[in-house]
Amino acid sequence: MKKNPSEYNSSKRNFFEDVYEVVKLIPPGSVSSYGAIAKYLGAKGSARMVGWAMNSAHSLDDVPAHRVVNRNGLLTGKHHFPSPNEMQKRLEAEGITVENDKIIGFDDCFWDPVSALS
DNA sequence: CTAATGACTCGAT
DNA sequence: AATCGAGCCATTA
Repeated sequence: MKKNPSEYNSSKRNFFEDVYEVVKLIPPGSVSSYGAIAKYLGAKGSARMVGWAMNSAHSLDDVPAHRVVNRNGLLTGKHHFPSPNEMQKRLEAEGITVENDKIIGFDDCFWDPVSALS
């Protein structure tokens, strides 16, 4: 029994589903920003909604939420993880350098769904 | 239905 | 450069 937030209700499922799909498409060693995903979804959601979706998504192993950070490269959602250390640890495991909760060379490993999937 | 909140972002001061 | 406010839209109470 999996508590997929998508399974609770059908209304929000569509929105979360889109967010999950984009996050899952983020290639290893790359990261994306909430605004970029929101932009890809278009009018469906704003950057905040993406963060909301991730809040429910962190329960899913299929959704690498650690690859999603704010546009500044800061690990804003690390406190929402089971352990804040785990988010940074996962990023470093993929070859991403993180220091002081910030991604080093964020612009270099930034992945834009609009440019990549467009 | 109204009000408040939230892993965000941008523009103005 | 740092700080503040408003916009964004869905979820919850």
